[in-house]
Amino acid sequence: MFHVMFQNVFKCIFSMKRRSDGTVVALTPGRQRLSDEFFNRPCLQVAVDLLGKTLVRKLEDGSLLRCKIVETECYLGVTDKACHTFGGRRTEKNAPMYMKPGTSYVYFTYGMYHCFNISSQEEGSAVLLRAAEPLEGEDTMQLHRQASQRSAKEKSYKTHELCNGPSKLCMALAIDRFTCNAKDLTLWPEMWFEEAPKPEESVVTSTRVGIDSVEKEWRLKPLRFYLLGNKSVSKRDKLQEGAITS
DNA sequence: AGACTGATAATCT
DNA sequence: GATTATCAGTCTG
Repeated sequence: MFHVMFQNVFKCIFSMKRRSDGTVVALTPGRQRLSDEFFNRPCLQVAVDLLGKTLVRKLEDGSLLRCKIVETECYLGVTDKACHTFGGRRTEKNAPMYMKPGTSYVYFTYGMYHCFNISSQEEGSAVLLRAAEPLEGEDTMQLHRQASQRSAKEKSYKTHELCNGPSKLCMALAIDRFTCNAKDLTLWPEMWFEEAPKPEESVVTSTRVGIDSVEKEWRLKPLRFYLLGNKSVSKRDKLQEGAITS
């Protein structure tokens, strides 16, 4: 009785997490890590509810990068024609999309870039993280972005330019398929999501980006979500924003 | 602000 | 051999 009470208080204050092997992972004090219950829900709910939450990345030197998620997209799984798992397709690359809700799916695209997703409840489904607002470790994010530049001149980015796109977010947070793919983000010590106050901004619903070759029915589905007015959003939809009243 | 284009290589067919 | 859930630069108005 008292043991359980103590354990719960302790867990709340220090956000302790017990792994399957019995060891305990200590996180930043006072912040609640998003767990299985959060990710084991329909893709749509996970995508919308991730807006405003904090993404935390722990680097090799122990330092933390933090950002507020401001834009997400749903990939609904085997029924979704724009999804890598459409029709039940299974390859070595898309395997993490079939794994436990809360598993990272980081893949390489356009010969240069990465995209970062997290699996959700439906078979083969995942939420693509498209944009975030830097909260902590901005200088390091700047260095990461500059290190990924191919032009000779060193350009510096404004705060809202550091993570305003799916591959920019990966560069800024040092997320790649070699180090971050197929990880259980409810337990992995090097990256996780944290609870945060409900965002001030309204949620805008729009169409997904970069899926031009998909047939219209699926290309035009309202499966992208972002926070109205936030400077770190990658692509705004004036038409949809005009329909928002609050 | 929006349209267009080149870069670049893993992955799949 | 074709495709790609992108980015950064350039051009146009």
